[in-house]
Amino acid sequence: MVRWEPGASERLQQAALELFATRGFEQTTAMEIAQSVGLTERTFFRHFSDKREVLFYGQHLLVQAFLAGVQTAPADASPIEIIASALESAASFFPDERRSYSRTRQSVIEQNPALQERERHKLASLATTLADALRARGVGELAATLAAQSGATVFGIAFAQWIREDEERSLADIAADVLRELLALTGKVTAPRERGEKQGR
Amino acid sequence: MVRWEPGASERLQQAALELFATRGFEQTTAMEIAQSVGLTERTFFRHFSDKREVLFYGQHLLVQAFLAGVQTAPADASPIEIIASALESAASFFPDERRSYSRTRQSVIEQNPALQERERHKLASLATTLADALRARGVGELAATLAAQSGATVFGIAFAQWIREDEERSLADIAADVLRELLALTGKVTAPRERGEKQGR
DNA sequence: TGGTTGATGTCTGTGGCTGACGTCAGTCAC
DNA sequence: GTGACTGACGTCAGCCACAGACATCAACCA
Repeated sequence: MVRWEPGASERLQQAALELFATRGFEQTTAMEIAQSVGLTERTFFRHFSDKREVLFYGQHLLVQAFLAGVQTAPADASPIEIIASALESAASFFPDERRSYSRTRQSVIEQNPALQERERHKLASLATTLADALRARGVGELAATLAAQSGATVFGIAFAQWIREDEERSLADIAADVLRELLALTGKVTAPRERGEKQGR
Repeated sequence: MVRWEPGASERLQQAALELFATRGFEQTTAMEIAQSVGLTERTFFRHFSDKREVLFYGQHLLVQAFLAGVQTAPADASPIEIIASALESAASFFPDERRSYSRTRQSVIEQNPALQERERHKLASLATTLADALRARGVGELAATLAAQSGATVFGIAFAQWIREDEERSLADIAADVLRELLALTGKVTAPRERGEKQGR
């Protein structure tokens, strides 16, 4: 006989998503979520720093997938090539079976500004972590930040597309397309005409 | 004789920044801010949707500066050139006189995750607005999103640099440098090796 | 056997935020 | 000029997110 059912975090997370999806995020109190799995509100906040966080449980796994992609890129890869590798690795984190789950989760997030805010924050801190990993590989300060941010942007756009109702391509394919579009967009402009080119290098 | 002192929002904003800077964000209650300018807590929340928002009062002016830059770009400008124009316009929104104020404000934000979250959200919604403006100019769906996001990223990085203690260049100069670096970064890679794909060159 | 640990419950707040309603100067219609 | 109206504010009451302090009790361990 056990004292508590194991996996409190997972149960809370699942119950929260279900309640959010049916009643809405604001209409669901933390106490309701906790009680629905036989726990107290206090315990809910022991597992999640705030009410929104319950929807972002497991985010660190995605970050690790990105980092793994950074590590496995060849040693002579350019920053963009490293990002491409990271994107490919991260995309494998979302197989097609997960698309349905991701859709309901995303519909909850889309209906609440506070949740969108948290999601963007997560994407931004992902970019920060990614930038650190690039610097650890010797990429320059500014280049690392820019490449990491671009990678996060591409991922965000690709993920949003992957979630769409009529979309059937894999996340990896979409991400590759988006990255290609980004390169095409910025590649066209060879030398931007700055005002008089007076910048001290 | 007037019934109330005018400019309630501005007074609240100024008082809030001062209190946040001295006591810290979480250690300052909305009621304290309101009372310090002779108003009630209820009135504070009539002016600002939440406590954090008081630090982002006037953000729409920055958005308008961006949009103005989009409008004034030549009709045949590429997406990136439009973004460059928007960045230039936005940079003029932060003359050097404002740097000191921006620094204290930023130090408050940096010391509180909730405020960073809100700031990222603002930057992200700026990107969304920017993307809409690009689409209105006929830029394609995906290209508009990517270019706008890149523009917001460049602005964010440039602003962070502009704020640094030892930095003396203008925001416009810094932004131009960062944009150039982004183009150099993505421009180098001519044809990313996708799985069996051939990037049109 | 008895002490320690770790996840949980209980109790008790504080503060962000909201709805409903009252107040009162200025404004505009008539 | 009078009365209705508006807009910015105050007052009151309440919900809920979130946190500190302390108790509980199975499991594990010396």
